[in-house]
Amino acid sequence: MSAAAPRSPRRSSGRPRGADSTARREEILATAAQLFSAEGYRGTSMSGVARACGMSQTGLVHYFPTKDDLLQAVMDRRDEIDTAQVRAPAEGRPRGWEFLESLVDLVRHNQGQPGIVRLFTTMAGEAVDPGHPANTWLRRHHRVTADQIRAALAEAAEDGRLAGDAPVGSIVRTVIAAMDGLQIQWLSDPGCPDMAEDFAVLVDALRRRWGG
Amino acid sequence: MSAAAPRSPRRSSGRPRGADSTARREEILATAAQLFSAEGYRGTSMSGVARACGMSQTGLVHYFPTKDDLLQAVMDRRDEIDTAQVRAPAEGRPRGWEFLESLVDLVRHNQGQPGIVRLFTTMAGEAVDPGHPANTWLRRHHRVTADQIRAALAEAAEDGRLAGDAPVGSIVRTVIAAMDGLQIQWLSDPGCPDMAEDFAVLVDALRRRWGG
DNA sequence: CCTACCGATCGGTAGG
DNA sequence: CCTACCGATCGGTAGG
Repeated sequence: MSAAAPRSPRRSSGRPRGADSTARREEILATAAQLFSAEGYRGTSMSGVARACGMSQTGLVHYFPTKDDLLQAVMDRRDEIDTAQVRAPAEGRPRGWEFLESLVDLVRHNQGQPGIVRLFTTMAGEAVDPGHPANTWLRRHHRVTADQIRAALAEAAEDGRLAGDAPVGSIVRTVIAAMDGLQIQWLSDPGCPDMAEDFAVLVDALRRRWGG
Repeated sequence: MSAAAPRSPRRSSGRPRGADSTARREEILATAAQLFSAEGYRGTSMSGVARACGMSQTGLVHYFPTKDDLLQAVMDRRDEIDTAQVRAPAEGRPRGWEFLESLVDLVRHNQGQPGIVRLFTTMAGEAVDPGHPANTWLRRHHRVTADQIRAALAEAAEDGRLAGDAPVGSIVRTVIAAMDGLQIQWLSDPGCPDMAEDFAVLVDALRRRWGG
């Protein structure tokens, strides 16, 4: 309507610069991960993410059409990094109980990544609701972790290193629960000591009780 | 200040009915607990709580001047009920490892109270942030629970039922972590089995490892 | 029909 | 406890 509308299409009228879209996506994912971890999904706004990236809200929507799309991309990226961390250290991952003990290293590694830990804990708290957009992610994350631990215990059994009456399901769920729960205490209390040491105590107790 | 201030306290001029204020408070606390557990603190609005109680938002503000006040009252009430549950079953609470085993009953009891479990888990997820209004509650809740478990382990030590080199702090934190973490899995996955059984497996393993 | 955004604004709701 | 509002911001979409 205004006569001041830009009429020189060959100048820097429309978009500012032809920034690389892959780099932009990465920047958005990193920024969104930080905001989701600090404020939760519900507490984070698309315009807030856009502002933190130095772009407009509509520019953000170009990359991620909905808030849900952005969330899925952020959590998928988190799991990619995480999976790489669990599998990579040794080329073939540790066998049997040694895999459980290698999770102690993962917990120790996580202590250097408070942002990642915070993202997981904050999202898990919201996503327990079956209607939450991250519920599917949360359950898949737990299922994948459970499958890995279960496979390791099956190897232990093959090697004669697991009691025949060991409650495998309970062991799996308790190990995952301890990792999740220790993160809550560690994040909420700045004076909370080493998570890895606590977790090692659990693995040791379980192995002594049901290991061969 | 205003000249329109209600001057006829005997008529039904201002407020609709002289509802009992204590009953109203209880109703608000129960309703708010439900909404906080479903939507989180950030996802719950004062006007939403008011609507669910069939009152106006300003009416609600009369009872709880700020959203923070409402939150504190809800969480304090939750802990009151919870503490009564832990202490009451036996008149004097179980001694030593038996207290740890009595926590299995608490976990079993919680399975009949999904609303309470959900409130705790949702709030814990948000409140890991030191700037969150429920952070103080979360840390106090964990500290009180930790003190109880530590006291029980001290009794076990007195009775010669605890190894001298037992890592008491790690045991305490791991037990709490397992309770918190099992709730996440149990809430998020409708097909998840008995939390109490899983938790009992942990207590058994810890007792066999460090019990006398 | 594409990428990479812009300034402006929609109807509705937040805590107070 | 009510009506009547505030400054701001929500997720999402319009045309260009």
